[in-house]
Order: sequence, then structure tokens, then C-alpha cells
Amino acid sequence: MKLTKAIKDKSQGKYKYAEQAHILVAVDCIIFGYDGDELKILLIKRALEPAKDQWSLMGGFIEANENLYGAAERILHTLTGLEEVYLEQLKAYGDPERDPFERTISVAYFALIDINKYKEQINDAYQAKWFLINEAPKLIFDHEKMVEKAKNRIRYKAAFHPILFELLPRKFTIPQLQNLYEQVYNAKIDNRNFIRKVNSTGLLIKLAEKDKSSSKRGAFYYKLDLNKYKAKFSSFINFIPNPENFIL
Amino acid sequence: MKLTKAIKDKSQGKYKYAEQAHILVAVDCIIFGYDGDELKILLIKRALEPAKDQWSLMGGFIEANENLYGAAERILHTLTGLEEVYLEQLKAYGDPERDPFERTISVAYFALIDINKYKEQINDAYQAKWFLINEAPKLIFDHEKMVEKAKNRIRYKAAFHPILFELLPRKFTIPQLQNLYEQVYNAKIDNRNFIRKVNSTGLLIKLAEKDKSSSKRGAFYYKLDLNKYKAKFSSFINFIPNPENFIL
DNA sequence: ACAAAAGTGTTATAATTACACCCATGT
DNA sequence: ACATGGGTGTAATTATAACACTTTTGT
Repeated sequence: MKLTKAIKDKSQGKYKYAEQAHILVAVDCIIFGYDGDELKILLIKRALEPAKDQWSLMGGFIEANENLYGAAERILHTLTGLEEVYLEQLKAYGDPERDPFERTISVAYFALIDINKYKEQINDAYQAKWFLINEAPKLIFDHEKMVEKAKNRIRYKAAFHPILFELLPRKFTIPQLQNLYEQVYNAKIDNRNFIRKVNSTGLLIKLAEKDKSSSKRGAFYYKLDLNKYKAKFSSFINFIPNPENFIL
Repeated sequence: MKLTKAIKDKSQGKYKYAEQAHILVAVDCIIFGYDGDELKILLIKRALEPAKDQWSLMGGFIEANENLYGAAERILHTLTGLEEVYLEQLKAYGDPERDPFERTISVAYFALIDINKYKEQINDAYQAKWFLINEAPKLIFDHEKMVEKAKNRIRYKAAFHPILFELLPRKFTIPQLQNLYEQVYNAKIDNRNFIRKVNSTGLLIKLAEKDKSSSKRGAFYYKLDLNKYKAKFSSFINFIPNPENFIL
């Protein structure tokens, strides 16, 4: 921090930074959800001017008493009613012209949620809608850039870390998990090799129950071994055969 | 972006966001350097109140006409005279209490530079000093947290991408490169396996000249094949044997 | 001749890939 | 009985890890 322009505020007896421009700081959330079948993104439609009727990420300005993560949590909670979901800082965006109304720095966060569990809680006031990941509409400002970056980040991270489990319900089948990976990477994965790899992680506990909704035979449900999940989260597991062509 | 508080500015005819707190936005740079022998970090010593005589990252406030990356470039250039060095956004920091003087959001960037090439250009006005990576002093605010995060990011990224070449001079020896990896990972690496892995990337071009400074036999200089470097930068190469225990 | 770092070679083990087949069940 | 997705097995290939020795040259 370059402090050479700091002055002492007589009224409070504290140092302050003089003659510096203060800027609006916002947080925008890229919210990914999976319903066991399709990977989606949650967007809101602007009901008011300016930018009325345009699709946008859910966002808000940072408040005096909260940190960036807290602001992202608040914004996510306001829209979805969700708490304690996976939420990670993506990047700060600060081009002078990114917001045509007023200069605004935006810190983007992405969230991974299970649509089934939470869809009833979504706040209708924002006209939120789930879009298929490849069928999202045009977005305001640089929000599409944020979404692309978030997709890339997820691809990158999910190649080595089990973050995609955050999108699944408590119990899920291996075909559902594979289907999720296939959508994230836009690729077909060999189911035999996939099952072996997933099982080799030791992260899954097989349940007695079966899901019969997608086949006659039915697929066994599994649940996450939460202890192992937490312990192994940072370790590297090659979930994806050829993680070649990602852009970092 | 939540725009519900936008109003129309009569004087300019543009929409503006009303009743929102504007905050100071700074950029701080974690500058890593390698002199062919030791991995170091560049810090500045505060010459003025407040926080006089304390060590700090080089930073500055964002200006009206520049984006975040541009601000980081400017700050880096001001201190080191360097341009076109590797510079990557690390994370935005925004705890309300992170800066005791005034609420400030800081976007941290890290830079990778070759100390030999640039050390003459360093601006003395900031009392900058290179510290060994493991012998850095206490820093102001949350700067130590930033440095730790940057070290982790470099470890993470360098395990799969050839970013550490950014720290090397145009010509370098493989022992120098290995030494750099060993310092980044605080680990001994088998030189036989290391050489094979580095050569298998096809990224290096062997030069006729030898560096005799560190052994009697001398080690051949190599240079980067810049075309292949750019092409392969995003692809995954396992540079590090067991990338197990990194924290993401 | 010897010390010290540079550089080459080999082999065992483990991970990855590319395959083909059987299973369970609702219709 | 058969169609459909679920699940198991195996063999070839490739990558990784562990290891020892030879080369060069200044002193």
C-alpha cells in the first residue's frame, strides 16, 4: 500500500488516505446448479431501469460491515435462500468502462448448488431463471466474460479436485455424477474407466437404495464420505482423462 | 449487478447508483525474483507515517483511467522500471478491518521477474529490498496472507504449467532451473528424472555455451523455445512428482 | 588423483487407456 | 424375449519413481 498521501484526520485522530478516488465496489455471483440431469446457471432479469429486461448475474454492492465473501453470501442468500453452499472468489473486474453507468469494481464469486434441494426457496422478486449452461442469453456489462471464466475455473479445478460433488444432492448415482462431468467438459467419458476412478478415490459410500428413474435395472445411490471428502479435497486426483485443452 | 438504487443524474443524463458507499480500491504486488541462485521477494520499507519503518508490499490506489491489471503494471513499473513481465491477479482482499486507517479493498497481483536483468533499475525512493523467500520480515495489514497465497498459487500452477521460466534469464542452465523448482517446493528433486521431464516438454533449446560458475565441468546453457512455450503454456505437464500436499 | 557437479541409462512399479462382456429389470 | 442402461474384468500401453554409474575439469 502506497501511503504517502495519508493525512491525519483531526476529528478522529486517525490517519486517512487523502485525495484518492473512492469507487463503488460490487459483488456478482455466478450460480451453477445441477438437477441430476442438466447443468444450469441462474440469472436474473432486470425489472427496473436502467438496463430493464436485460439478463444479468445476481449482484449487489458491498456494505460497510461485511467482507467480500460475506457480501457474496448475502447476495446468494437473498436470491436463493441458500446458506453454506460452495462459494469461491473468481476474479476482480475493474475496467473503467465495464459499467456504463458509473465506474464500479466487481468481485465475481461462483457458487455450486444442488437445484433439487433448493429450488423452492428462490426469491421471485428478482425474476430469476435457470438456463442450460450452453443456452444462456446475452448478459449486461462484462457478465458473460465472468461466466466464461467461471466455467473455465470449474473445469480446471474439477479435473483434480472433487468440487463437482457440491452440485449433487446428498444421495446420487454414479451415472448422474458421470453425466455431470460430461456436461462440464462437453465430452463423452468411458463409463468403465470413470467408475474405477471414482471408486479409487474412496470418497463414496454405497447405499442400499436404487434410483430406478433412469433405467429398468436401476442405479445404486451413493453418498459422500464427508470426512474423506474434506481430507482429500486439496489433494490431486485425475478425474479427467486428458485435461489438455483448458485455458487457465 | 443490483441496480435498484440507480437514479438518473440530471446534469449528465446518465444513470448513476445512488446511496451506495464508495470505497478506496488499491492494488498490491507480490514481486518474486530469482537471481539464478535464490528465490526472493521484493518488499518496500515505509519511509513516512503512518506505519513508518514497517515492511510492506508495493502498492497504490487505482486511478480513474486504468483497469486493475494496468494499475498493477504501473505500480510494478514505478518500483522496478520493468515492463512486460509476468503479472497475474491473485485475489481481492476486502475485510472491513484489513486496513486500520480507512476501509480499503485491495486487489493483489503477483509478478515473476529475473532479478539479474533488472536489478539496476530499481527505484531507490521506496527503499526496496529483496528478501529470501523464507526470511521475509513481518508485513503490514494482511500482506503476509497475500504472500502466502501467492506462494501457494505459484506452487499450484507451476506443478502443471511452465510459469517458473518467467523467473529465469534468457539463457539458463538446467541445474539452475532445478534449483528454482526445489526452492519453490522446498524439496529435493531427483536430477535424473527432472532432466528427462524437462526435456520431454520440448520447450528448451540447447546452446553451445556453458556456465562454468557453479562447477568445474560447467553446465550447458539453454533458452526457451518461445513458440512452443506459448503454445504449451496452458497444457498440463506434470513438472512435479507428487503434487499432493498443496492447498488450493 | 581427486573432488564436485553434470549428465546418461535401466528397471520396477503404477496409472492410464482401450477394449468386451454380463447383469437386472420393466415392458 | 428383448431392449436398455448399469456394472465388472482384462490386457496393452504409457508414465512415473527409484536407483548407479560415467564424464568433465579445476585444483
